[in-house]
Amino acid sequence: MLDIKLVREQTDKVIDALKKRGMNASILDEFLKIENERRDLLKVVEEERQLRNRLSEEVGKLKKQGKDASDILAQAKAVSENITSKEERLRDLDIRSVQEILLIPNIPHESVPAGKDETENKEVRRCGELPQFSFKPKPHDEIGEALGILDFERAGKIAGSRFAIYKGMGARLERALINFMLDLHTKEHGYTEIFPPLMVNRASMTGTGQLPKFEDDLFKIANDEREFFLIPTAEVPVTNIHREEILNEEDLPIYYTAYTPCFRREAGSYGKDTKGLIRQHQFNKVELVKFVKPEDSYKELESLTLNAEEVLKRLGLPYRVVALCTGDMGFSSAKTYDIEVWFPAQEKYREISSCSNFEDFQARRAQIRFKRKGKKGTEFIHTLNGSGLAVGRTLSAILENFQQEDGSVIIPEALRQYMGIDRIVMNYKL
RNA sequence: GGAGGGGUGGCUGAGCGGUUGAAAGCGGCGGUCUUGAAAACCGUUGUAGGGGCGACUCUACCGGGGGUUCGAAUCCCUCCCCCUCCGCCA
Repeated sequence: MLDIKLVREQTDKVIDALKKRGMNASILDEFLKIENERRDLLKVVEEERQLRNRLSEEVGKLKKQGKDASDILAQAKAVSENITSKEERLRDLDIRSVQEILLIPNIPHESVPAGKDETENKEVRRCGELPQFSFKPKPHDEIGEALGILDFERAGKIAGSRFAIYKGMGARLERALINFMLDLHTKEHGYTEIFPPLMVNRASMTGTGQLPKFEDDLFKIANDEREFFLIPTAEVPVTNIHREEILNEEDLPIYYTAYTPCFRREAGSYGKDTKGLIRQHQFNKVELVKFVKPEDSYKELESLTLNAEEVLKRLGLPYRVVALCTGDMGFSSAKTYDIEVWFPAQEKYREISSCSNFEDFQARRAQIRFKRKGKKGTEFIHTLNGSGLAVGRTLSAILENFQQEDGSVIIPEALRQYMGIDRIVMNYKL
């Protein structure tokens, strides 16, 4: 969430940011109305509490001395009764004020290109050579089904649409990619491996910004009086590791990486990517999460993005990096780079990673602070995260980019130690 | 699922309903002493919001949320979490 002080004192700046995101700035009006009333009332309530505390203290003293206190007691009672209704009103305003500010998105960083949608994103760089084919390259789902390593048909039977079965070398390839990515990030990039809970509570979802606004995108566990949500990304449990904590300056930066399955309802995407692994209700992802000092966060965003890109470099997959424009960025993000990998059959770059700096937006929601050495008070840390990478999409990209005319697929060098083979062929026997 | 016990400041741990934002110890920070260090001694040491140039001051916070009361860390209700025993179970 945004700094309430900032919203109040630099309202124009916030309105400008909302407009750049293509939003109606009127959501601010309601917040400011409630917040102003809340502050006015808080002032009154605090003054009356002070009076009440003084009187109560007096009662205590008199009683201790064995004197009669009924006079002051009556006064105190009157004051106290007067406060009660105001406190009720204040509680209500507190709740509504928070409800409103939780719906306001983050302010884009000044370096973010202005734009209304994905057509106005800015390409930052391209890496790798596009593969040349002497035949018409097939889409990954056709390759996978033909090789007997992917089965969408039966996945539909046992779960529904947007699920997949990985089989044989397909399953092994998925597992190889997970291990390859985790090894790279832990051994060479300095991240600590985490395996977190896959279901989380409402507070965690609110901390990273999925709730309250995007509940429709989440799977929720219903047959339990407790409330659990399936994680849509490891960002949620991993960022919340330090929720409501005050870290020491010397603990920062903290780098975590986590492999988890991710679960998304994909509500409203009915026509999109209905075939293949691109858009699934359940998919695997290796996530990178950073907790850093505010002054370092943009430098850290660059290095995090490079850490994710390194996976594609080593796999030999061509990709490009784009800076999302203001209109295409996620709710909580201040700046986002998408990494897009080349899919030959579609002749398109498609998102395989999204790397964001949230600045203090999540830290403020989740109350993640740090203390500078020798300084009084605390500051909010900055959080970042990025996919490093989406595993299913990486597998798809490998199938498409390294497919051969005979239907087999060459395994990238970097994966061979994990796969034990250098090529997936038809009817491969385990 | 059944029966008990407990959640207090960075940690350990006190706390008759009335100067308790909270004893004490440890840790941390500053100082004295020392060639240096240790030990010892002295001082200091929570978070958030509001007011004041400032010294400072007010309000809230003892797992979360309600309630009783002039007054709640202390009493009541409720939820959450942790521990022990029994049962069940990967």
